[in-house]
Amino acid sequence: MLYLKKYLTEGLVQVAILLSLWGVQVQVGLDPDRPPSLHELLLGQTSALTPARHRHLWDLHPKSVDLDGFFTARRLLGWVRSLDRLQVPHAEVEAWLVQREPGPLPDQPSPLDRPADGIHRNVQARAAQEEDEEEEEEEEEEVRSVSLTLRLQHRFGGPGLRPPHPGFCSSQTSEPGTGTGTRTGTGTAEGPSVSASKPASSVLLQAAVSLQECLRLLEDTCPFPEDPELGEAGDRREDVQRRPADRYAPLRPPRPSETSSMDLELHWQDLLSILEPEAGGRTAEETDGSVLDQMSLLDAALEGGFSLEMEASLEEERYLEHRTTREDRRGQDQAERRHEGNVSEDTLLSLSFCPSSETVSGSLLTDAEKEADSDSGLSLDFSHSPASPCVSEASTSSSSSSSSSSSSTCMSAGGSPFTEEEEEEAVESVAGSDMELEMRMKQEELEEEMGAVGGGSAEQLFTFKPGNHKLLQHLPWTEHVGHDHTYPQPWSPVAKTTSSHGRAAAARDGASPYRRSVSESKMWSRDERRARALGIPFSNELIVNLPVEEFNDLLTKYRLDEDQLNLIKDIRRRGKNKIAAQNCRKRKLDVLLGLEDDVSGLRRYRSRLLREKEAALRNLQEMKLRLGTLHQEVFSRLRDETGRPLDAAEYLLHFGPDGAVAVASRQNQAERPPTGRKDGKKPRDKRK
DNA sequence: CAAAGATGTCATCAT
DNA sequence: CCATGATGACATCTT
Repeated sequence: MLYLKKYLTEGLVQVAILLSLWGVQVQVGLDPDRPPSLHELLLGQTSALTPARHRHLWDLHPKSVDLDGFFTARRLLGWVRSLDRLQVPHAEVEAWLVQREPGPLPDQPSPLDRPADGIHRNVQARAAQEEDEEEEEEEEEEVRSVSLTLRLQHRFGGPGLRPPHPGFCSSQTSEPGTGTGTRTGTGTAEGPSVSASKPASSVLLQAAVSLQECLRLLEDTCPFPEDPELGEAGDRREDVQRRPADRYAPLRPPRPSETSSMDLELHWQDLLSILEPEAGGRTAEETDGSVLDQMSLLDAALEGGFSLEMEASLEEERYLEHRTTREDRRGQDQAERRHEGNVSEDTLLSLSFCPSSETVSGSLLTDAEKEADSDSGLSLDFSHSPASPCVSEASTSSSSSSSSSSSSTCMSAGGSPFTEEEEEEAVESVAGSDMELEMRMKQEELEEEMGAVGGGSAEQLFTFKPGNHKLLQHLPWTEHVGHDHTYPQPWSPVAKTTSSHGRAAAARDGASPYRRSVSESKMWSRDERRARALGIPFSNELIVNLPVEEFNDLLTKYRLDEDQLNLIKDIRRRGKNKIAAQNCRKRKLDVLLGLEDDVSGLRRYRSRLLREKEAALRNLQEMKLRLGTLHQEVFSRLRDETGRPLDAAEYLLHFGPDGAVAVASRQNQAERPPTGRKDGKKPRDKRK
């Protein structure tokens, strides 16, 4: 038996060492039945004994400091070091805070309040608990992903929250499904608690309700065995035994902490700011979806370490993405404006509206984008901008008219409010001369000629058939001409072909009698009048809009003197410049609106960054506070050679790059640079 | 009739 | 060099 016992003991020790090297916590203690504290479960190695520690354990002078003090101090020193960096794992900080908070842990002394724990932990491997420890490891991985939910519950749970207890740290890693599943399990497990303890005066009541709905929904999806004792069971072994049957997420206690609540507050502010503008028009499902998305985002952020950084980068990403999207859209719009005649104004409109209508799907990013920049607003503003009356006309009439009619409507509305007959009357009354008739004859003649030549665009241009306005509207120049005060051209193909729509538009717009009362000669632009005066045989529209080859062909087909040629070129140049000016103004307005949009987006971004900065400062302040407290705790347990406590005002803690921790006096520290090796009044040099 | 906005025109530069 | 587009500045028109 002795022989076997020896081997067994050695084997256990070896297993423990191996596990320690592997990073698995080795739970040791004189009392194997004592349930490990939450602190131990979460902090793991702080209570584990690695071989190196064993050596120090053996090397410790029995008179120097008691073992408990040593271990506790070491743990505390480790925390000091970890607090020095801001990448303190959330779970550990929270665990520490949980332990520190006296309220929720009436029966669980904090690690600082349990000086006698460590000394009783001998090296006693527990091979039987190997599986449990593995599960605990995985469980710690889960802690982060679940912590958000816990914090949410902590926030909304109010007084109904149960105090955290180590017994809650049952491990359950066989959660089916993804992260949603994890939330599902947790939410379900915490469901009764949440529902039983409604927040008394929560400002975020609505969001809390939606969260509860979400949790309830999840609970319905995955029914869990209700266990009211989970909150305070504290019997970890019982939990472990129940685990195989319980295939769902671990039941964990809320771990309230100031850090978590502040983090949550920050994230919740963002969440609300995102949800707020659309809360009215969104369904509960969408809201819940956003909440879930936000939660997943927060989970990811928590896993990333420092959540604020993540948040800021995310926001920046959103903003940049928005800008890219909008610029792409702008570029697309311009490209369409330039190239096609195939896209009607309505199509353009639908393209502009498309992003906003497609992004109602509750995605966080798209929501943020919508909220952050109101990109659709840009399109709307743009479409309703005064510089694009054609588009706005199309948008207002698109519900009742086809795309072709809307496009032609805006043409005619700006072009001429007269009907075909009225136009002819006007022509006759204004010109009233044989010259006009002659010119029209020539126009028709030219039209036939061009048709015979076979020029495609010219054929379309010169065709007076009413149905051909569909072809005309696709010509590039027709897209931009919303107003035409100086080129009414009553006989022009465009005016004729769109006259019927023009009448409708005129009727709808009130068909200002101004035009009729004005002298008819005003209907003619200066160039028109000049052209007529010089007897130019084709319309200004033709002069302006013909491609250069056809235009040159046209000029060669007529005998034109110098003045006529110059005037024709001037007309063409002015006409093109007019269109260019319209496009230019349109673009300018577009840019202006885009810049306004950018400004508002940047303002929002700035305010968010300021909020995050404030939160980070609060965080930092709190960490400093905790560090100070911890510092005091550490020094309260340190003793010099004579057994007297060290004065924190007199000594400093040194953290070497190799993990060594030492105590140095402040005087010596002041005398020599910090990089210097500590010496002099060095009561004790503790190394790991 | 004045003011403001819309639109046209010119000059100039760039492509 | 020419045609054309872009754009600022000014003129003219419209409301």
